[in-house]
Amino acid sequence: MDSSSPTPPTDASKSGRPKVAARSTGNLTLDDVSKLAGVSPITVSRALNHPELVASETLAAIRRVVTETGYVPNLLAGGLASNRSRLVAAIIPTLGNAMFIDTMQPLNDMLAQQDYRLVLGLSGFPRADEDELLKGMLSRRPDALVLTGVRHSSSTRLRLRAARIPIVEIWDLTPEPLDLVVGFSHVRVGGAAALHLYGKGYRRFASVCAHDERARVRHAAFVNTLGEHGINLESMHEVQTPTTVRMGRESFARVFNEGSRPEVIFCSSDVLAHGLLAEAQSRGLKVPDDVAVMGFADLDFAAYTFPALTTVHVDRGAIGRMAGEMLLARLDGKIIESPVVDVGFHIVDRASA
Amino acid sequence: MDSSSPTPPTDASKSGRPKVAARSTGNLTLDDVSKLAGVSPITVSRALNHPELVASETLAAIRRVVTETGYVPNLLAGGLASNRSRLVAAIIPTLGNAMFIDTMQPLNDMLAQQDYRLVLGLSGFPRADEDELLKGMLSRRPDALVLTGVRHSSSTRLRLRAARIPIVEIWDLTPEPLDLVVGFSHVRVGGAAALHLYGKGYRRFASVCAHDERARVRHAAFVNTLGEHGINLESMHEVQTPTTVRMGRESFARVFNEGSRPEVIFCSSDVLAHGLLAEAQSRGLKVPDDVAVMGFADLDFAAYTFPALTTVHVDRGAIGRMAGEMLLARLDGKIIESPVVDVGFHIVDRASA
DNA sequence: ATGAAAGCGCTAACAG
DNA sequence: CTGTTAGCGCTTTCAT
Repeated sequence: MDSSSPTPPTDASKSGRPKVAARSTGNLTLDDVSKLAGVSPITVSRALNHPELVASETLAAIRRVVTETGYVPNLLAGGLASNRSRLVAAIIPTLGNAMFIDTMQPLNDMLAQQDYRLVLGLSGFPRADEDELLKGMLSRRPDALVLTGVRHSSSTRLRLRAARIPIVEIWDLTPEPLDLVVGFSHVRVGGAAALHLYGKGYRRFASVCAHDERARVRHAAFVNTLGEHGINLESMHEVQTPTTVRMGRESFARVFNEGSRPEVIFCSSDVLAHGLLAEAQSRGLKVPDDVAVMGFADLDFAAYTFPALTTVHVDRGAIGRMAGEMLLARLDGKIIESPVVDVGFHIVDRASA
Repeated sequence: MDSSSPTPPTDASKSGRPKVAARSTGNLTLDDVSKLAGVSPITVSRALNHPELVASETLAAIRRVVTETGYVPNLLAGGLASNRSRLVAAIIPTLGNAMFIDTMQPLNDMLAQQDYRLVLGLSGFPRADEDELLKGMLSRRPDALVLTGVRHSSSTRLRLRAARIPIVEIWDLTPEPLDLVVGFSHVRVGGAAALHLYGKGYRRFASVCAHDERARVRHAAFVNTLGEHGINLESMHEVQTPTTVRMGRESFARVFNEGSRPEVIFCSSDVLAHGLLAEAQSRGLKVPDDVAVMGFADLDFAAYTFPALTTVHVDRGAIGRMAGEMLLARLDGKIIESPVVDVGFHIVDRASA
């Protein structure tokens, strides 16, 4: 016992004084700031989060201390206490695909304006256990979720429902939304592409499709629609993701080297299409006269390199903005009248323009 | 006082029983699991985080409960208690640039394997207050930081030092590293590019440079090196970021429409270079005979579209992997012998190959 | 406009 | 191998 203490011995039989040393993080805490400012911790908290509730003098004093000390609030603690993390988790297949990036950038920007931070989870293309990834994200207690696609395992759906937070599924549509949806119909894209090309008079078709869920849906619809007109593809190739221009060139070579001579080749992305066009050109073929190519997404680099490329325009930025808008509204407690948004698409055929 | 209590009155003068209702989150807690499994909470915690310390029977029982209930741990709470968030914050300029993406993907994958999650912070290109962004990220208490570039304001440097966590600066080199560095010298890239082109006999130069810190360093070095050989650029243009192929085309037009007839145009990225090549081609010019173009990064789509493109190869994936490796080592308490890694670069000139 | 008390859900430290 | 205790840093509720 520390008998040097000037205070009389207190009731030491009560379960006791700290046996455990405090594990300080070395970081400044809100308590430190409050002492320096001569107010209680809760007042500092208010100064930071609801400055309008604090007298301007107090506010100024606190802000001075915060600036001078370089205090940075601990949002792990804040989130735990308030049950709001100000985190939005987004699960996308990969960073290697400009399409998803183009959606995430505006989403990120909108959320950031309201002090929400976007955390990306990359599922990998053959969806490496979406459920595990989701669990990992949920353990961070995000305030909302963004999911790519509308197909989820039953355990994933359970987990999502249990999370009881706003969810937006993007890049697809579904009759059974979990909550919010912003996308378009890949079935209709495939059908529309087939009809467009058929309408231009093409009768000999080939396709190159990425190993990707939505790409396959588009291609299946493409094949079906052609089938309704009594046409079968002359050649079909599937390539790994993420796709590259190089793979596009190789695919073209494969189609031609196997002897197929399609009038038009339908690709699951502009990246592939661009590669096919580059290869066609280097073989001295004329596009679209000798062979036409159709892509998907209407990416800048393809459109500005080979204007003869026919493609499907999708407003990827709009998907991100709509998703962000709806999420923020939900997080703000607002009611959303139409939780399912079809952003649509349209076919761009600059060759015939 | 609650006199209906069957227990004898306790020392009610002590500060008192709970006046505040518990604010349950609705989520299952570790406590719930521990009760269902008939063990103490800490045992559940161990079963989840250090299974080797738990008897296999107990472990099995706990795991059964976890699976059946769909329990998801709360990492906000865990992080607060353990002072480890398992978060790595990375600040990059934008998602719109394939170069940074190519670095982030492998970094993300490496970290994910060790259960660290990458949180991206987008600084925007004219670096919209790096300090604010950093503060926002630090408030999440990441276990490590990844920064793009080596130039930081003094307040930012202070904050970084105060954070006392591993930091890796990427995409550049510096004589004054904060901690770890993985990059290459943009000054040397600019110089090497100039010498390479000069060595091929070119004497009339133009440049198109993105409004970007590192791009400008490369160009300044390019200009300086040419200057040492008594050469001034005939034409210089700067374009906004993120750069697009379209902007490349427009830049080419601008150079030629102003009357300049350079033999070679040095661009700050392959995206721009690609655009220039597309425009040159559509004007019927021969590359590299009528006009040569040099890019930067060696992106797939450019290399496989216009093989005549001279460029600077940078192993972007290696930057991400090295950064991830070093960070993980640091987080694992290991000593790192050489904290500054120069991944280098080399000039690729497929035209003359 | 400010404060006191309690506790969010978890893990570190120590004890057995 | 398992449990007890305390507390991470913040915000909530209620009181003044």
